[in-house]
Amino acid sequence: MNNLKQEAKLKVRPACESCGVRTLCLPVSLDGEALTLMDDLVKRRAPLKKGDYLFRTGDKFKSLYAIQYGSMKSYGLTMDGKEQVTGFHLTGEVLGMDAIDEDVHHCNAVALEKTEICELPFSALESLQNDVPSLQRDLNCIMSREIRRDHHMLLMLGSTTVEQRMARFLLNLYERLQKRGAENNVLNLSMTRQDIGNYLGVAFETVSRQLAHMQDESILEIKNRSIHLIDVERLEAIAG
Amino acid sequence: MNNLKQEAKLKVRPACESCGVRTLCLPVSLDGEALTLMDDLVKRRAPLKKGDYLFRTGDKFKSLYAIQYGSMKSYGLTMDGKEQVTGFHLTGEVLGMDAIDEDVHHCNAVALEKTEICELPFSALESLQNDVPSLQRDLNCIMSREIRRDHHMLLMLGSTTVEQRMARFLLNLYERLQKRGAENNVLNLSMTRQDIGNYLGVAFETVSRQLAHMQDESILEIKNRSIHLIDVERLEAIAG
DNA sequence: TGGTTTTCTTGATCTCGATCAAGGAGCCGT
DNA sequence: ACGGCTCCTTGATCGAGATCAAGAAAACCA
Repeated sequence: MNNLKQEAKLKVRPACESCGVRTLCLPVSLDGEALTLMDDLVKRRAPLKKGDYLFRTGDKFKSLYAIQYGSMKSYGLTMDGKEQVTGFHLTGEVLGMDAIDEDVHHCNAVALEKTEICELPFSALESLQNDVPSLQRDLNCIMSREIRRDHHMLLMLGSTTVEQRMARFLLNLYERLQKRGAENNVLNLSMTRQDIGNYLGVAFETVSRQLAHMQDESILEIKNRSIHLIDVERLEAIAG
Repeated sequence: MNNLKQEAKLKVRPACESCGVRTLCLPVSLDGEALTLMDDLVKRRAPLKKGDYLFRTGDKFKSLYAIQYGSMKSYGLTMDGKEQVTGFHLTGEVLGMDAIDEDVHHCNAVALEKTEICELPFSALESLQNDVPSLQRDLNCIMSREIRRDHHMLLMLGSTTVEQRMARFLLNLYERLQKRGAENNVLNLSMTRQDIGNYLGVAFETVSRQLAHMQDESILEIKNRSIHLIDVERLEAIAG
């Protein structure tokens, strides 16, 4: 049974995103016939276990990957050989777009937990683009969004205080989860403090201390990797 | 007289870029007929003076913009209202891709000096994509490259020491200028120390001191906004 | 051209967060 | 359930870089 179609039936959210796209495995605006074409295109995969790599720097680019369930981190190596986290990716987001023009991946993508992936062979995607002009627009949109995500990240790193970065990081996760229909205020972090610190450009001890401080202030409640956001408004105030 | 065709004749550089594209005003892989179509598409504009805005946050998205000559900076506002520079853009680079999916620009783009711009109305670009499949690929490539540029930036900001960031910033400019066929080792910075500091996430005084220190070490020579790179290898060593 | 403004440099001080260190808690496979 | 991991917390110290300040040098403009 093809679960792409199932998802399409279950999750049609008209105009919920810009571009008027629906949120499927890959957010595309297709109907009947085109959807069938997409079905043939998408490759199912065995789910990734925690620590499994989806691709590595230098791997030949073949496909884009949409996360159906789970989460991943992507990272590169700084010029002096240290790991630098460039992003965390949640359910519904698309990876691999940095590789399109040089046919080679420029970062590593690793699963942070059990993660199901939807593989979209790019050559097939490209030829389908010719038959389905709206798909071309969708792809442009997805890439545009990725560019904006990165710019947003750059803005975040620009802020001076660690407290702000931390607040923004938490709020960003919160918003992304809410978009996916999360019901409560609990963030289940799949990444380590180490990863968060690396991502935000601070020491992991500082992440720990910052969270502890926010707990003291009753802004949130820490239970290991679960962060319960108690006072979102305060968090927003800190963020700016 | 149409100077796009002139440029095409003068500057054909086969396979000089990935994607097998040529570097025109916009790097596209077109021949005869398609090129004529492009000619009709491109809008000429009066050159921007220093300080002129190409677009601002919130402006309706209409076109992509390729820089024919000059330089620009793009910046957003952090959540607490301060300016955050997200990029410097040199001759041959393309701006505006962050706006494609929401039809609205998400950053400000301002000229750092007298700058000539080549405007590419996006709707026309999109319909031309249907007739010229290679254009579609090119556009994907340009956006992919922009994504990678941002990731690279994130990697750079990840490095701890200011010295490294400074070295990488200078080398990055150097490489981009060399690609455009620069002959010597002189960087003519069109941006202020303030902008550089903002971009690199450090105080502008620190930029000043860092440059002074590199001059003491005979790595470079400062003459106002002109930086003569004396010892590129040392710079690379510092960068990592 | 001279005067005003912006930008750059350099110095002195202070603070935030890195780093080092050590103990505790959770998680894994066997 | 146990030992051996990795991951997280918390404390103490230290230094890189922010900030404040003030003067010099360019750039701009009428």
